Amino acid sequence: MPAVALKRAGGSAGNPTQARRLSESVAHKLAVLIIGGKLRPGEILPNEDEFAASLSVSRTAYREAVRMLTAKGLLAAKPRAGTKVQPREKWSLLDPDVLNWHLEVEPSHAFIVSLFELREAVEPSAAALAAQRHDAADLAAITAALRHLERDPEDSPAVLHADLAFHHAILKATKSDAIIAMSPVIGSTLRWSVELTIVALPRVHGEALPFHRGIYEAIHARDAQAAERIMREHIHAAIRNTLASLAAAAARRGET
Amino acid sequence: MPAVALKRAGGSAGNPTQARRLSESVAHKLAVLIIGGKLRPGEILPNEDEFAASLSVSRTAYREAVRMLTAKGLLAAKPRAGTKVQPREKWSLLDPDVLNWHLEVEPSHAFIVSLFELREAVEPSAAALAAQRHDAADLAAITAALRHLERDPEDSPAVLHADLAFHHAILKATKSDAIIAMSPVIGSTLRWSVELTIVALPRVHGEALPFHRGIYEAIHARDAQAAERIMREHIHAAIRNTLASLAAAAARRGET
DNA sequence: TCATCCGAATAAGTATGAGTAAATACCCTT
DNA sequence: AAGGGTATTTACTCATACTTATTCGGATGA
Repeated sequence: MPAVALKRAGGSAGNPTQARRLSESVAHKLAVLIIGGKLRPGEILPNEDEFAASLSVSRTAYREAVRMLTAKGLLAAKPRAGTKVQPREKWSLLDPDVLNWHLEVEPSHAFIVSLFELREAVEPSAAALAAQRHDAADLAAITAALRHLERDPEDSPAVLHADLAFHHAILKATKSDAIIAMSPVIGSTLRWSVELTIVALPRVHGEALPFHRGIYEAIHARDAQAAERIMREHIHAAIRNTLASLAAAAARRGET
Repeated sequence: MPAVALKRAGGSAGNPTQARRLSESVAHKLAVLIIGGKLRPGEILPNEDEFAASLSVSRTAYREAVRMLTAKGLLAAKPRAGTKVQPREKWSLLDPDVLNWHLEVEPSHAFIVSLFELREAVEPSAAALAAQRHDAADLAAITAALRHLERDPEDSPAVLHADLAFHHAILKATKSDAIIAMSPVIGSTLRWSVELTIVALPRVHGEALPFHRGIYEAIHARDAQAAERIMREHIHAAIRNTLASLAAAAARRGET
């Protein structure tokens, strides 16, 4: 019986909110159960036949989903022993999908803070390298993003897009593949916090502009130390705003 | 016809050199082709029936392999359009498997340097946080690793193991999940460079000891700045040694 | 009583074939 | 020449049969 009822929502790298394949939507569904704590580490899933049937999908689709989650460290399967949820330390938290699934599921305070701590480690160094190594194309990308950021601070989707472009362009300017590979992590974190801030504390949303301009100018001047310092201040401010937004959102929920 | 001929080598997170499942060994084989450049970004693979047959495996096993590599950003499949190698920017370079596969395939100089640049961004910050946040258990782990490092500098496998434990313990002491999630990346990089150095320049292998001791003492003293500084120097020295080892290995290959 | 081996049961792994659905190329019509 | 529809190619899903790995448990022997 085909899975007419199973919505194909939630997903993969390319298209965050829509999974084309059935196996992907199953993977998403399982991932949310795991990350949301409905399926705990150490827990053993029902066997393939049962679980696939209970999801109204074929064993094929179910198994492919399990394979994807195994590839991301969320599950491990052994004959006879069954398929088991891995301890959290084994999860690929920095995998774009895994991270986005976390952000879907009311991430804990501590996890958000930790993401910003990682940004605070990586992005200042990246800005310093960008100041040293950027070429004309990098500078053009950074400039364009900055222009969009300054043009219309009210147009939230455009600002978000420009913000993402700004940070990505800086990583790219490092010419360091491993650092550039952090872009999805930084992008997801940024998107989540900007979207939160827009609804929770719209006014603070524009406060980041001076930082962006400062970072741009430091990179342009090839002043690595200044770029590093301002980026650090920027991320510091961002985590403060994000925590404030979380508090505001919680308070709002409390009074309604 | 079952794949009697296909060796099941190469692989997954748990067991680096042996894949239990056929689909995993297929994934490994494809990954090596892609990362090694035999299959280039943009290139379209033969269709499932053909390619599976040419590997002497069933479509089932082949498809599961493709799913795993898709989950890691190496491939993308669309009906009618076929299965295509993704551009390198989409690869999950920080995924443990992807990274290990890179290190199997004569990684480029630039990539190695970039990994160390990432370490140089993350680990000094991590050391600073560790100095501030470590508890008794963290300190015990760090101490134990240091003791093993100092005990028998000649026993290479033990030293490697202790080195990995040392760096992992520091990350763990940050209590910051996203930073801890960098551990596989750092561990793989470290293992690769230590194994290279052992064969290429055995004598420099012990030079890291003073750094390790210095980092330990700074963390113990909860001196975040010192921990950060010494860690940075440590990684600096490590990349210098690694590049020297690469040069030595190349020279040796040249004269034989 | 304990240890060891062997067999049975269970779960994942692999293979095959049939049929579905989506995307593209091509041809036909206007 | 442009538009739309149809055929084809490809991945996707399903169902089923069979294989292999692992573990549990009981029989056997010391």
